[in-house]
Amino acid sequence: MARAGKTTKRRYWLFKSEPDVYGIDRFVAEGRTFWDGIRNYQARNLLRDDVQVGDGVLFYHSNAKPLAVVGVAKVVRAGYPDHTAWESDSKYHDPKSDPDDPTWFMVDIECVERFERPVTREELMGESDLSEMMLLQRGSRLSIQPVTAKEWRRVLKLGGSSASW
DNA sequence: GCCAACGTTGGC
DNA sequence: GCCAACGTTGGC
Repeated sequence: MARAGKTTKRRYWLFKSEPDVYGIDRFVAEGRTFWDGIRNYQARNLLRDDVQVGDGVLFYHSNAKPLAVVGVAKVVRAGYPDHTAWESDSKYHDPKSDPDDPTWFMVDIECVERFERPVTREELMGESDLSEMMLLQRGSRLSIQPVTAKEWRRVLKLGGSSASW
């Protein structure tokens, strides 16, 4: 169907979170959250420019036992300024971020499901189909990562996902 | 707790 | 603009 404006294909992402800071339990309980505290320019660029409403998100526990993708979320609000940069009591406080030209951005995501069974990093590494996955590359530290459609489907399948996408 | 791999900062 | 020092991330 022809429409004014561009239609963007849905993309997929992986967001890392340390469960001690913000884990899947809290996400499930709250249902929705804003993804604040990203203080890396590469990740910022993705949040500001590329992550769109309707995109799918793999929720990954980093610095955890076990390391695993633990659930699925969807983006419900695209990039907007991360206001925690201007909160002096926030651990993400960054007074250098100019309110008229914000340095840091965040998005809102909504919980879709927690996997029946976490898909562990070990399990991911055993999947030859996923050997190219950014998460599994040596030295990969980016906390907001693109995921291909093929990787997305594979991980959801491993997690026993019932989500319809 | 270790340390590899980055990213940032700041002197020059 | 270079680069050494330092800080952080995050798997192991």
